[in-house]
Amino acid sequence: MGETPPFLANPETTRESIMRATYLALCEHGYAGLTIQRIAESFGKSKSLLYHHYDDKDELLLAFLQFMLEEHESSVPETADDDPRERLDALVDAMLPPELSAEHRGFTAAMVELRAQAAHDERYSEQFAEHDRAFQDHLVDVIEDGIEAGTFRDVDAERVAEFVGTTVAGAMTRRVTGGDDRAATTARDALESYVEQVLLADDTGADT
Amino acid sequence: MGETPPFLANPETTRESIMRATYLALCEHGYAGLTIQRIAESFGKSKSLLYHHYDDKDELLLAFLQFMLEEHESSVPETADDDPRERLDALVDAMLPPELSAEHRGFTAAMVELRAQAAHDERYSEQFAEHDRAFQDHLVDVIEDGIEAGTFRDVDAERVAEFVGTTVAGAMTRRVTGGDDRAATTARDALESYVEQVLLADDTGADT
DNA sequence: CCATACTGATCGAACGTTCAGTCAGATAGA
DNA sequence: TCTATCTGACTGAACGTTCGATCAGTATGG
Repeated sequence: MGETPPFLANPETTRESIMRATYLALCEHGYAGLTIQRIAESFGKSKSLLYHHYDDKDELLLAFLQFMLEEHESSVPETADDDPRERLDALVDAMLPPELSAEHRGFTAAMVELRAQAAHDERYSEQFAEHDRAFQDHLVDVIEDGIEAGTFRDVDAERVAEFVGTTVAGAMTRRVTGGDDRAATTARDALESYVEQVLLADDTGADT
Repeated sequence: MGETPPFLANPETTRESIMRATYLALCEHGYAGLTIQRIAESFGKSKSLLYHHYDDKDELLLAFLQFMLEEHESSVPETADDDPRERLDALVDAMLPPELSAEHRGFTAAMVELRAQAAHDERYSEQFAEHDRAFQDHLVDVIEDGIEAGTFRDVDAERVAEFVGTTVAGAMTRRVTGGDDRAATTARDALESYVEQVLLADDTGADT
């Protein structure tokens, strides 16, 4: 649980250090146990300093959520000239890596916990709505490109993208809140067969 | 946010009243704002009384989670002699009702928030693993019945069930943590088309 | 010398929890 | 039937702790 995602491995500014400390504290203690004191301990500085950089805990946590979503968004691959099906797989992999390292488990758990706050905090839900929208736009792009290229059938790209996004969200949640990690691998396999049978244009190779 | 699901509308025992109060407090204040004081206020009795019935907050909340999952599980329809496809739809509807009433929104939000706790509390994740397993068993039953009846193709029922369950989980999460309710309706539509194109045996009527 | 980074002491509020004690009703011995 | 005993539901005041937040003041680099 001590590993750090690459995007905050080498913080350069003080604020980035605080974001990193917040992340570590969140992974270790969970959202319910996320206190200023514990963030300060991960930070290695006094908690007063946190108030020097942020007005209050609320602002810090909101900034942290925004930081996490932006960094995650920027980790989405931007391959424009590949096979549409491979590009689709790459997008799914970005959210749902096939093997769940301790590092990525911590990240996903943090995201799931933050997302749950959106149920009662409109500012959180706005952030996640925006994030979901951005990811879905990427999916739509890939699917529409695939349709134009003739690789995919002429489906409603918007609807398919929302479906894929929803399944990915479910797999992210389940893989850190259920007993084991089956959900994610099954979701990836199932999405693949879904793509094969619903999305792919011709030469159906359904073997299962 | 003041509505109550039918299964705890008329509490008969004191403990049921406490479960109801806990539910109402959770809906109103969220998990982060769920205090003994607020449960007592919804309860209409003193908070000391809560400690008369439960050792501590932890035990109360764990009992509440178990209560919620059991009641939810018992709300799953048990129709044995219908069309497999309709039975499948009924199962999905039980978790993901087509129109999200204020009552059901509160319930779903509560479930999503509780589930997020499982990321850092093994006791929670065990409960949810059990709950997911039970729901998935229902799905497997229906799918296997459908295969035997010749309505469905000879798919891997276990895998399809896990896929459907994961998508449902994602839709539940998204519909209360994103801006709008599109996720749920899209998921239902997409599951339907998935069933049509992947599960259904013959006479494919793909029109979209 | 001035701004920025930073600290330790400290505060009031809110939290979970405890406890002594009240009250209504059931039980039962004389 | 009167009275003593017991029980379980219930309360209000209080405890110790922890939280977020404040502030006066120190160090430090330009």
